[in-house]
This record gives sequence, structure tokens and C-alpha cells, in this order.
Amino acid sequence: MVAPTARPTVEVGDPPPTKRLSRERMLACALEIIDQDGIEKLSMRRLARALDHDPMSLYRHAPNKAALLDGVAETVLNQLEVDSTDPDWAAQLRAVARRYRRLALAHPNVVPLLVTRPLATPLALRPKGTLRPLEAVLTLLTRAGFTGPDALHIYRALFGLLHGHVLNELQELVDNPDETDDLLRLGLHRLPIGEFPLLRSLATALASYDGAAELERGLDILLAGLATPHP
Amino acid sequence: MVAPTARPTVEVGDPPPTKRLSRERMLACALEIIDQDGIEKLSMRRLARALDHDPMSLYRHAPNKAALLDGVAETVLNQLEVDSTDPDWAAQLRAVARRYRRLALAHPNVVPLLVTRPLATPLALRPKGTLRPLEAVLTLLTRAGFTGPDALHIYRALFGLLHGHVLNELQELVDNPDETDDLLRLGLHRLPIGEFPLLRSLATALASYDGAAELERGLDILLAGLATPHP
DNA sequence: ACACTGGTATCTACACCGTAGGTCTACGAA
DNA sequence: TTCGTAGACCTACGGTGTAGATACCAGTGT
Repeated sequence: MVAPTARPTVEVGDPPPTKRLSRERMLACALEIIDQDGIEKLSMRRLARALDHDPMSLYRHAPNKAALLDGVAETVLNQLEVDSTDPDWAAQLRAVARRYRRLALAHPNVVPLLVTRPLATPLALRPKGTLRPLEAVLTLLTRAGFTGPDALHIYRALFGLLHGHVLNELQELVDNPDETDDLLRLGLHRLPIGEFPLLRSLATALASYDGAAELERGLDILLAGLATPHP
Repeated sequence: MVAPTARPTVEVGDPPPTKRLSRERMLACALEIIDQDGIEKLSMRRLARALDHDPMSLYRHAPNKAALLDGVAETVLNQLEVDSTDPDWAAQLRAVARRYRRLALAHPNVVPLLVTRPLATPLALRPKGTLRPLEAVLTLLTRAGFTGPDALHIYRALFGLLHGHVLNELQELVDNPDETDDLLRLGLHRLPIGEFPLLRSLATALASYDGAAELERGLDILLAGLATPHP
């Protein structure tokens, strides 16, 4: 028992040991965990452990876990650049689409959040970062001469296409990448042969999916279709 | 202490009190819960309670909760009719699309499962009910003269469109349905006015979204686009 | 110098979750 | 009768999100 009265200001480890928790740091760390292990492995406790803080401190920067997930989706979506001053609106939409695809492929585990979270929140209550791309596309299109409703229509068509495409592309994950035979690589040999003959016969076609080309073709069709008669 | 030796065959309540649990009953009940309260409110314990059984009995019919969710998605998707003998393939695709939309609107809370679960499972390991519509569309299209890869391509385009559209349409939920003013009804008055001027100005356009018409237009564009040059 | 105050970090606790493992019961076959 | 087996039930474990109490600490008024 040495100097029982001495109570130095710092004792057993600075309470905010690494750094002073901020919303950005928290969301960045959450994104990292999700990228590595998927959404369902992200828990408040694990996130706090990764940040070297008490779990409850997280609630200072997000009212609950759902809001935290919204925040993660927001940080990813905020990396989507939209140049609303581009005079060639169609080219800019193409560029946005390509960037969106790149983002989705960079964070495949976040895609369920991107497509699903908006279903849970009425539009006006969504995190502002989520609405920014929408507003940006709207200004791009109205500057190009479209009316408001038409711009909205085109925005919806574009992101419908994007969501659909990204979901398609991310499904093309491979069962056993080391296998050389497409049928085995995709695990299709497990299918009851009498029941799914066509599906089984398309092994090589399935294996040679080209996401980038597929998206370009979708954009071709969409942009051509938008040029034809008004809704 | 009366007759300590007496041990009647039925004691405190028939152990399977309501009925003899089956996979169908289990999935139907799970679907009901999800329809009412959403996915995150479905727990094994609550499902068991609703079925008047022990939670652990559920594991006799599904190896784990993820499989149960897959089963729910499967039961919904199995209600999607595809007539692969229809000689007019385009008309049949339209019909499938409309039925899919109707299904999604009937079970909006299941849609996250429909679009998300496939991301977690390689194609060949998915529940067979999930692959049935795929095989059916493929036979429809090959009977119509398309090659296998082309049929696959069209299938992907169709379901990309459908997923995108359904996600779009289900976002259009309204914040406060009693309000007459569109701006208030959508809660758009809460947006910082300087930041989202266009979005705010589109309140009435947002409020008058017509999902059925939008889908038809998407189908028009898609089917027209498929008629033009080959990939 | 002191007491007080208000915000922040931490701790404890609660109700619930998914599910591994063991036990009890009922029933068809030998 | 005995046995094997399949199904239902129970208990228990480690985890979850988060409400609420508590501990701390800077800043301010006196």
C-alpha cells in the first residue's frame, strides 16, 4: 500500500484510449467490419470493441442500430459523384451508373443496405446524404431542359436499372472457384437433372457473365427507350 | 398424494396441442408474422409461440433461421405462375411481370428477402422453389426459338427490371396519409429548403406515382430494346 | 476556495435472441 | 415383450440491443 491518498489524474488507461470517438470514425469502422464479415456480424458490442470504447458510447452518435446502418449506407452513397453541370446529361448518367456499379462491387456486403434501408424510412426522413444524389441528378436533368416530373421519372428508371443490375451481378458468385469445369464450379451438378435441364445446360453461359458489358447494354436500352414517346 | 402409481397417457395438455407441426404450416405462419410485423420481428421463439410448440421443434423442419427465411421467400416465389407453353413469349413475360408485382405488393415485407437472400447463397444451393421460375422462363424462351444464352440474358434483364421496379415502388410509402397537402403528406417540409429545392418542388409528382403504369413503360422499353441488335 | 451544474463516459441490468445438447414420450417392428 | 427411433420438450450458454443509474470532470458563480 503506497501513498493511499495519491490518485493521479490518469489511472488504468485513458478512458477514450485511442482517440476521441467521432461519428465519422464510428461509421468508417462499421463499414470496415461489414466489408469484412457482412452485416449480421456487425453488433454494437463488436463495433465498440473495435473502436476501443464502451458499447454505450456509440449511442451518443447514433440513436439506435438502425440509424447506424443508415449511416453506413449514407457514407457509401456519399462517395457517388454526380456532376450536375455536365452539359451532356446522357453521358453523365452513364458515368454515374458506372461509378455506382464500382461502389457496389467495392462494398458488396453493403448492397443489401443500399437497396433495403429506403424501404423502411419515408423519403423525407432519410439521411440527407442519401438524398444528395437524387437532388443532383434532378438538377442535372432540369438544366438539360427536362421538366421536373420527367427528371424524376428518369431518375427512377436509372436507379431501378442500377439496383436490378447490381443485385443480378452480385448473385453471380461462384461456389467453388478452384474447379475448372463450369458445371462443378457453380455447383450445378447438385441439381436434380430431370428438373432443371436448361439451367444445368447453361453452366458456361452462367460462368462467363460480364457485369460491365451487361450494364452498358442496359444503359443503351434505357437511354434509347427514354428518347421515344413521352409517358 | 392420490394414486402415485397412476400415470395416465395424456397429462397436462396434448404435447402437440393444436396440430402436428409441418413445414408448410411453419412457413405459412412465419409468412403471416412477417406480413404483419416485418422480418426483424420474426424470431424462432415467437414463431414457436404462434404455432403453440416448443421453439426447438422448429429445427426439425429447418436447419437454422436463415434456411427458414429462405423457405419463406420460396413459398412466396412459388406462387409466381409461369406458363412456359405460351406461344407469345413477350406477352407471357409481361404477364409474369405483372404477377410478380402483385405478389410483391401483397407481401411488401418479404421483398427484402426476395432481393437479398440470393446474394447469400450460390445459385445451385438455393431452394428449388426459387429456381423453378428461372427454369420455367428459360423453357418458355427456348421454345420460342431463343438460344440458351439469349434466354438467360432475357431472364436476367426481366428480373433486374422487376427487382428495380419493385424496390422503387415500395419506397413510395407515405409519411402521413391523412394530410391533404402533398408536401406535408410526404414530410418534405422537413427538408432544409436551401439544400433540396428540386426535391421539395416535386411533392405532387412524387405523390402521384403510378406503379402499374411505370412497370408497363419499363416493360415496353425492355421488350423493344431486346428486339434491336444482338449482344 | 468551494459548491454546483450539466454534459459525457461507463457500468449494470433486463429481456430477448439463436441454437447445442440432453431427456422424455409414443409408437412401429421384431 | 423388447427395442429402436423419431419427435417433442427442457435447460442452458453465450450473445444481442438498449434503458437507466452511476461516476467523472470541466466550467461557472459565489
